[in-house]
Amino acid sequence: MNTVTQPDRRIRKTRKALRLALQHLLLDKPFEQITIRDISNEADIAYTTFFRHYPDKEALLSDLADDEISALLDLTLPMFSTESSHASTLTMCEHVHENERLWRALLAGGAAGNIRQLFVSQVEMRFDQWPTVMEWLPPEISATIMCGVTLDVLTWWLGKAPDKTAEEIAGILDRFFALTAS
Amino acid sequence: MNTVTQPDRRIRKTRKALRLALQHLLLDKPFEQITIRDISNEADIAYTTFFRHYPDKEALLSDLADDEISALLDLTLPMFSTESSHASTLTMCEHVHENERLWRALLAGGAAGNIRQLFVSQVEMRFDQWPTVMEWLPPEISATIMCGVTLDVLTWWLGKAPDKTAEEIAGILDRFFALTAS
Amino acid sequence: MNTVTQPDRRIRKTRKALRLALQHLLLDKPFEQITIRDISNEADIAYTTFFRHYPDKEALLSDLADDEISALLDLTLPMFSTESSHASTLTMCEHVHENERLWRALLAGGAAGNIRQLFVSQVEMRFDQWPTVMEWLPPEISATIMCGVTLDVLTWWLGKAPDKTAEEIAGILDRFFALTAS
Amino acid sequence: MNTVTQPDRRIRKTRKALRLALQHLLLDKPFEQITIRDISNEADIAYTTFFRHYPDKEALLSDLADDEISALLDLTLPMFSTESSHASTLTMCEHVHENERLWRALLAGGAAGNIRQLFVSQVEMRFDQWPTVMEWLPPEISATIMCGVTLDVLTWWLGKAPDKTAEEIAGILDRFFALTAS
DNA sequence: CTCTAATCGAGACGGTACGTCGCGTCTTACG
DNA sequence: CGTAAGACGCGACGTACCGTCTCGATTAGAG
Repeated sequence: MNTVTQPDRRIRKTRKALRLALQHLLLDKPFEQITIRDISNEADIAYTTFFRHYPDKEALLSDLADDEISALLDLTLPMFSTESSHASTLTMCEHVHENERLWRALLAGGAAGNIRQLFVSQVEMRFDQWPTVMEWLPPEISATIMCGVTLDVLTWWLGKAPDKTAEEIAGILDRFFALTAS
Repeated sequence: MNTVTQPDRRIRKTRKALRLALQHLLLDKPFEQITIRDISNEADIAYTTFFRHYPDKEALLSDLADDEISALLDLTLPMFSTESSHASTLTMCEHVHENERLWRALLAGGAAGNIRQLFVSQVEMRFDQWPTVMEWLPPEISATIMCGVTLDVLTWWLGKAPDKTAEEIAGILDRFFALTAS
Repeated sequence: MNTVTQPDRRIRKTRKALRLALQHLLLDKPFEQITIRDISNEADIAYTTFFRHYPDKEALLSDLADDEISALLDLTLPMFSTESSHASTLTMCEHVHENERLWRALLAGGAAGNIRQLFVSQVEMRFDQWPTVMEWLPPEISATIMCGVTLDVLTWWLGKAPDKTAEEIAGILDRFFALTAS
Repeated sequence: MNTVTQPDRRIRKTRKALRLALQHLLLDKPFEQITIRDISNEADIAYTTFFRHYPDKEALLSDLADDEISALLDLTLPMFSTESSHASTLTMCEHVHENERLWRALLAGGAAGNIRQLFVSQVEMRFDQWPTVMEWLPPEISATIMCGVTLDVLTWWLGKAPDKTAEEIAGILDRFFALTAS
C-alpha cells in the first residue's frame, strides 16, 4: 500500500464543516468582517478547536479557495489544449456563474490579493498545459498576466456587469487569449 | 475669489506628517500590520488626533495613494496622447523605479485591492486622455483591464523580477497597449 | 506642600469599585472561583480595564486585604501599648465579628497564605508597637508566630466555632499573649 | 478476614508513580504551576489515565501529603508521650530537614492551606497521644494552635532562616510546648 | 496685539477579537 | 477487545487595538 494514512475521520469532518461555514458566511459579508467566532459558531464547533486545524482564518480561506480554484482549473484547463480556447473559457465562465456568490466573495473583499496568488500558483504548477505565448513576453510573467486579466474580467463581470451572459464574458476572454497567441 | 479657503496651517501640517509617517512605515511592514498607534508615534502626534483627520487608516492610505497615483498619472498620461506610448510607459516605469519602495508597499500587501480601485478611478476620471481601444472590448472595462495589466506587470516587476530595467518593463507594457490599439 | 499628587479621580473611583466588587463577591464564593470577568461585571467596568489597574486578581485581593488589615491594626495595635492587651484583642475580635463575612472569605480560601503574609508584613512594619517577647524567641520570628496564632484562632472561630463570643476568643488570645510576655 | 482488599498491583504502581512524579515536580515549581500533563509526562503514564486514579491534582497532592504527614507523625508523636518533648521535636525537625525540598514545596505554595488542614486532621485523629493542655484552652482548638505554631515555625525556618540548625528550631518548638503544658 | 475658537496632547475607558492554556470527556484507531 | 493516544468542548486568561470621551494647554488668525 502506498496510500498516505488518512487523518482521523473526526478531523476531516471538522475541517469540512469549517470550510463550509466560511463559504456560507462569505455569502453574507466580506472576509475581513468575518470573525473566527462567527466561523466556529456557524460550523458548530468550539472556538478553540478552530486553532487546532488552522492557525488563522487566512489559512482556512486558502484551504477553501485552493479547493475551489482546483475545481475550476480541473474543469477548464484540459479543454484549453484538447478542444478550443472558446470551449475552455465558456466552461470557466459558466462554472463561475453557477458558483456566483462564492466567487464574488473570493474576488471582492480584501482577500482578492491572496486569491490571485493562489490562482497564479496553481496555474503555474500546471504550466505544461498553458498555451504558447508571444515571444516578446517573458515566459515567467505570461501566467501572471493571463490570470490577472482573467480575474480582472471576472471581477468586473460579477461586480459591475452582472447582466452580461457567460458567453459574452467568455468571448472577451477568448479574444484576449487570441491576441497573445497570434 | 473662488479659491476654497485653505485649512488651518496646523491641520495641513498634521496631515502631511501623517502621510509621511505612513509612507515611512510602509517601507518596513505591510499595511495591515501597521497600527494607528504606530502611525501617530511615527508622525509624533497624539493618537487621538489621528481620528480628527481620518476616520481610519484606510482613509489615510487612500489619501496617500491618491497623491502618489495623481503624481504618476500627471506625469505619464499627457505624454500618451502628445508624444508616444513608449515615452509614456517608460516615464511611468522610471517614476515607479525611483519610488520603488513606496510602490512595492502599495502593490504588495492586502491593500493592493484598494490601490487598484483608486488607480482605475483616477484613470477613468481622465478617460478623455485614454487611447481608443478595440471595438469588441466594452468601453467600461477597457480602463479596468489596461490598469489591471499595468499593475500586474508592475507588481511582478517589483516583486519577482527586480533586475529588469525600466526600459524592458516599459517595452512589455508598450507591446500590450499596441495589441489593443491595433 | 509635601502631599503626593493624588492619582486621577477616575482611577481612584475605578479601583474603589473593583475592591468593593471583590469584597461583595467574596461573600458568595471562594476567591479561587471568582473570575476577573465576575469582578469587572460586578464593578460595572470593562473587563480589559481591570488589567489597567491590577495585573491579576491576586493583586486586587492584596490591595483589598491591605486596606482591611490596615483598618484592623490601626484600630487595635495602639490599644495594645496604651491600654491593656485585653482591650486590644477584644476590639480586634469585635471588629472581625462585625466584618465576619469578609474575614471569613479572607481567611478561608486558598488565599489565606497571601493574607498571612500581608498581615505579618504590616505588623512587622509597626514593630515598635509590638510588646516585648520572650528572650529565647528569635525576634525575627516572634511577629510571625504571634500573627500565626492570632489568625489560626480567628480562622478556627469563624470556621468551626461561630457560636463563641468575641469575648471568649479575645480571652484565649489574651492568655496566649500573656504567656509569651511573662 | 478483616483486611480491606488491596487494590490491583498495577493500580498501586501507577499511583505510586504519580505521587513520585508530583514530588519531583514540586522541587522545581510551585504546585499551582504544575499541570496534570506535567505529572503524567513525568510519571510516564497516559494523560487520560490520571483521571482514572484521581479526580484532580489536588486529590493527588492530598494523597502524597497524607503519606508524608503520616510518616512524620508516626516518627515523632510516639516519642512525645514515651520519651521527651525535646526528643520528639528534634526528630521532627531532623526529618523535615532531610526532606527539606519536599517540605519546602508543601509549605510554600498556595497549597499550604490544604496541608495545614491535613496536618491538623491527622493530629486530631491521634488525639489520645496529644499531651494535656492548659485548662483555659478549649480542647477542640488546642491541636489547631499547636499544629499552626509548628507549621509556622517550620515554614519560617525553611523560607527565611535556612541557616538555623534542626536543634535550634526544635528548641523553639519545645519551649512553646512547655509553655502550654505548664 | 489681544481674544476667541479651533487644534492638539494626554490618557482613562468601554469594547471586540484574538490566540493560548489547561481541564476533563469522549472517540477512535491500533496492538 | 481493551486501552493509549488524542480530538474535542469548554471557559478563563491576558493582549492588542480600536474608537470615544474628557480635560487642559497651546496656538492660529481675525478683529
